[in-house]
Amino acid sequence: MGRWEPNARGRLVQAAFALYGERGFEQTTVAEIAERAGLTERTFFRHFADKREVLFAGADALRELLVSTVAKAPGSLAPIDVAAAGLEAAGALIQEGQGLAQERQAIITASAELQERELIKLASLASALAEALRRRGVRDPVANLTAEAGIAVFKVAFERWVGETNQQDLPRLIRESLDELKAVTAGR
Amino acid sequence: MGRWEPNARGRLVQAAFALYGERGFEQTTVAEIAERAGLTERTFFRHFADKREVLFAGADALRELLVSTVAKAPGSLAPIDVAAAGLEAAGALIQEGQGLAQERQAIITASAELQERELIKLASLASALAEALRRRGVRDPVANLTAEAGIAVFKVAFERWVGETNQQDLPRLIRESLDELKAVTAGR
DNA sequence: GAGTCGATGACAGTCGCTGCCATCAGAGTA
DNA sequence: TACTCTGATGGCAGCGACTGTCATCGACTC
Repeated sequence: MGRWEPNARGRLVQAAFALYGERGFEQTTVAEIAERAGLTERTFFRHFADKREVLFAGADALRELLVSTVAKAPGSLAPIDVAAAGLEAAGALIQEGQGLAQERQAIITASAELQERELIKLASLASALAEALRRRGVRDPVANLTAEAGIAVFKVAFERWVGETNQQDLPRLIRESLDELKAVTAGR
Repeated sequence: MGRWEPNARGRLVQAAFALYGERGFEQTTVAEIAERAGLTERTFFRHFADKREVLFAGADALRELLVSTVAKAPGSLAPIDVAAAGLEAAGALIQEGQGLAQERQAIITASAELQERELIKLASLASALAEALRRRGVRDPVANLTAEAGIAVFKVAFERWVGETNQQDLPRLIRESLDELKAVTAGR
């Protein structure tokens, strides 16, 4: 395999998914990923900051979609419903990547180290969501609380969604979970 | 310094706090911590699973208090208020360790790696809280949602509390944040 | 005093990750 | 065609986190 094969980054992602899936994240070395992709370890670290990041390449797109959806939401909506609209859009995007989300989540669930990375990505989503709400004029601490509560709803809904055999609609699960949160915070 | 000096673990914690505070987490090596504590690197890893864990030694006590408080709460309370009672107790415990929480948080805030660890500790708190609620007969997904929302409230309140110069009462901040969440989820 | 046990030291080794410099493919330029 | 320039990659040395293994030492028991 020559030096100039196209899509080095994509090959690395594919190799990493395959190896992490086969023998687990901890049992896979970066050198092995690079070898399967026909590259060297050094090149892996030029494309990804660390061994985990290769699994979270799509996080930026998710955040951008969330933020832009919040920005475009009707001005009449309450903050929590604006957040919900953004999260439903994000959920729809995840749902498009058929099967990938499930495979990814199985890998992550098997590794505490990867769960840490996922949690900080979710926290980053929360802070982007809070910032987007502030740009709509929502003040703190309401913006922060709304964002955190929104992400909590998202987490619960996503967890349910990946756990299902015959997949339901993720955006709908998000909406339903939000309704349940509303009931819960109303004291049942 | 001989081999059998008492409280090796405590000396390691103290040395780590000092060095992390002085020059930052990433700029401190485990060998330096061990040396300051009069021990070797190998011994550090016998007391703590990794370089970060030394900052989270108290997490277990916090979880136990949270769980036991939830278990003891009056049966008449709604799930969200049971959760709040547990979190307020945890907040009170944090408040007791005067000053330590602030120093700790300053160190954590300066390091992405440490933030990841803190988030997974909070997630562990959330799952313990959900489990404690289930033991009271609360069903899923209500138990999960309540726990996640509770932790979200805790995060927001704690963040406010550490940021303040003249400290307010943390349990009260938690209660206030929960009231704000209730307003937010009611659509303002 | 001999034996036992738990905590520590010493050392080698793996792996994640970085800095540095050489190398090579392709595109432009004359 | 020959030259240069640029960006992506390879190769290598090195640091630091973490682990496995065995030796050592202190305290305690009998």
